[in-house]
Amino acid sequence: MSFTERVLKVVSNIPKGETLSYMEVAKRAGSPRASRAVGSIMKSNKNNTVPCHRVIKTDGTLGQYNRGGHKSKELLLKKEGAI
DNA sequence: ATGCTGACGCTGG
DNA sequence: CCCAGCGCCAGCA
Repeated sequence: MSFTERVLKVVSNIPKGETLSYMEVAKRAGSPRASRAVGSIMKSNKNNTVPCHRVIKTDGTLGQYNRGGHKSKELLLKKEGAI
């Protein structure tokens, strides 16, 4: 099980309406300092089964998304009640 | 193996 | 409020 796989699992385990920061995800994946790596994995995000929009920054801001469009992310989180 | 890049995190100007 | 610098980790050429 690679770090990437663990991260994917963790993100998939995020309940609807909840959000985890990149740092938290990295922590759960086993590398509390790998927040950047987590972001890289998200951008890769080959699996559409991973709700990467539930992963936000530690300060509560949404952070980035695909093509810099954090708009969809915000909308999704709003609908789910995370905002 | 080496170097660069990036959906991050924190501090400082 | 915005930008820059440093640290940190994984992926890719």
